[in-house]
Amino acid sequence: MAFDPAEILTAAKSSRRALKAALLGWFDHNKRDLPWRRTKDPYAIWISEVMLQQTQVDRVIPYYQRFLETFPTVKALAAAEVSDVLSVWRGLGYYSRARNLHAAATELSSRFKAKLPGTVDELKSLPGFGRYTAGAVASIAFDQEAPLVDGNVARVLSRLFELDGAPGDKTREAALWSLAELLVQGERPGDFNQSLMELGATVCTPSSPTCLLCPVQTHCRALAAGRVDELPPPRKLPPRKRLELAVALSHRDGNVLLARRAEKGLFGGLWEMPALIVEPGVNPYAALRKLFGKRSTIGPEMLVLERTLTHRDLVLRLFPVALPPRLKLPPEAYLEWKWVPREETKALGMSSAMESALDEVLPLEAMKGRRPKKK
DNA sequence: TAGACGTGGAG
DNA sequence: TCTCCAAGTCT
Repeated sequence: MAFDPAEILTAAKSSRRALKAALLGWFDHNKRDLPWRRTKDPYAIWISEVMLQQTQVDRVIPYYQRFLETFPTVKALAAAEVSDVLSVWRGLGYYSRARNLHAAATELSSRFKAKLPGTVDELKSLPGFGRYTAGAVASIAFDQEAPLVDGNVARVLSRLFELDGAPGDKTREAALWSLAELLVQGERPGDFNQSLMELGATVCTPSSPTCLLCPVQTHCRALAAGRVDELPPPRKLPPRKRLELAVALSHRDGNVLLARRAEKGLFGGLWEMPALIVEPGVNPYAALRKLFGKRSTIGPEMLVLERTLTHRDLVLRLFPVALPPRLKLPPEAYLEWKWVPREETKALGMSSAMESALDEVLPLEAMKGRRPKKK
């Protein structure tokens, strides 16, 4: 083993007081003024914590404000359709977060009188609440001495205590949570947790940390050992897989044919131009013909759009498709089908990739002056 | 348990 | 261009 958890825990116990005082003092004077730090409303704090998962602060802020305006309470969120929640979430990514938010709001209404419960165990029983989010809401909104470990905390603690091991290493994870648990005990647990995250986000950054400005530099074992740059080691990501889709652009009278994806999996619950996976070696024409039937007319490929996701290389190949009148759209392929006026597509939950494709082949500008006819 | 699950910005 | 993300959760 590259490190001794028991020894680290003992060391943490002896320096706990000074470490916490330094971090809290630093936090009080250096914390960023963020919208979710201006409220004690557990609901608002919950929303912010979910949005911030794997997402940068700058991107979250406008979404956070719009979300709370649209769904100001648990009740309002529970009363909404999940498609409306996805519409507000549009472009933020990891859409299961939005679906779980809605599902949890429903459960909160039935099980907890539409209020967030104040304990980690109760919170963890709700969809979308893992160990981190439960700890965050319990400590920040309810002043519970609940630990939390996110990417920031893991990095800060790894350096402070010279904790070896790669992200995902079980021994390392256990040691991190033990440390967090030990350190959070005492006054202002929410602020303390936030101080660790804030330090990681602004000072103890992954690359080029500003150790000279660090309030706990004298406690930092990695700094003393000259190992700040090598802790924690970068995690290795699996290679991306290629996902190629044949996408049908079908429009008439200013309306675009859209369909809503099944709730699970990639882009779950989102609207899109009807699309099919093109397996290697398969002719996209044949795939689209199979979906829409022999009487449809498929034109030449009009656009190839590539997007890189964390785990996939996404390729969208667009084809114009003319459908015969009164064609029955295959109900098994999607949750629902709809002809949507072009200028109303922005109000639907849609992935950024699909939105880009739609903008390319059917710019809003070109639709000006056309009167959409409702069918 | 490792892989699925988005996005646009930073270096 | 290209890599690597950023306050994780679910299966």
